[in-house]
Amino acid sequence: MPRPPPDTWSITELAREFDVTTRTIRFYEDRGLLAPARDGARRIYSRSDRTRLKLVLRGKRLGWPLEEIGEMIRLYDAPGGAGERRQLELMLERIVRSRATLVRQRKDIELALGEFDEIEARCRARLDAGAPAGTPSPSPLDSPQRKAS
Amino acid sequence: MPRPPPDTWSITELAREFDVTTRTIRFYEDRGLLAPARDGARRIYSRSDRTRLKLVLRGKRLGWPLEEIGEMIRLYDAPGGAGERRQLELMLERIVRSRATLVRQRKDIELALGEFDEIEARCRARLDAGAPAGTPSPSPLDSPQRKAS
DNA sequence: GGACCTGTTGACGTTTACGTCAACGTGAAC
DNA sequence: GTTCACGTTGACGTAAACGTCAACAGGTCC
Repeated sequence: MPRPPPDTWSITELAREFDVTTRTIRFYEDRGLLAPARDGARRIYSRSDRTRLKLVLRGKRLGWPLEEIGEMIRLYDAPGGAGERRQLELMLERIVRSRATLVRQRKDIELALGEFDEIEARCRARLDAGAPAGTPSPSPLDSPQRKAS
Repeated sequence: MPRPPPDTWSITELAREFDVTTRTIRFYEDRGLLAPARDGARRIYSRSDRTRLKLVLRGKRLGWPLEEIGEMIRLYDAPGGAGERRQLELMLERIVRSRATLVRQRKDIELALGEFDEIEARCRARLDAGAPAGTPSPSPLDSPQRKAS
């Protein structure tokens, strides 16, 4: 029988699991992104701490600064407590803006993927042609019209 | 009649168009991402220089370091000249890896967008309920199972 | 009762991606 | 002929996100 997954973790366990250094995890705590419990001086990470770390790393993969990641996480974490009407409306505004950024990024990715397909096709064409080493083709950067944004 | 778009630009024109500083554009040149022509000392940007700058800024929006952006652009620019067989194969490898990164990022975006939808729904629910200021709901971070990566 | 592993805080160093002057050149405008 | 916008190079400063020590503490293995 496979034993059930643990529900608390040490800092090195998390570091290994997500391939970051312990220094990095402590740094995130210092910037207010994590707040693990303590056993004496040692940090004990709960399931929700672990989830927060995952969210942080996802934000990083999307290129967000830690500050912004913190705001996002607080967005995701808060709606229980800070339920003032004005607060909720502010939150919705933030979501609209953040969503626009994400959609923009997604579009950038689609464009880049399309260009990778082009490059690959040209590479394969040249390989299939035997790649005679020295038959230049024009750079795609010089095309007169492009719709890339 | 609308006059045709220009086919060369000054550094300030590009800076204004793309909302960056001239310092930034010169810095990109310093890192080898741009190589505009010169009129004496002044930089003259061609259509392909402008396209390169657009590619750089897109890379930035995706969170890539400038070094990596440089490699990507060279990927996109090179396949005409450097047509050695071995080079082409290396290029294909690079494309595979870069594509994987992009796909991963896209997945991260989809996940984040989904969570934004959740947050928005909870916000609206609370607003519709009159937002009585002080009826806490549980934090989603504490849910026992999550498939978020 | 050392050796060793894991953990802590604190201080300092480093890289990236620019910002911010300073000092100067140059062509058009008045 | 000087003012002004626009441009140049070069040096220095800086914020973010860690890396890299150093010095120390608490278990535990033998």
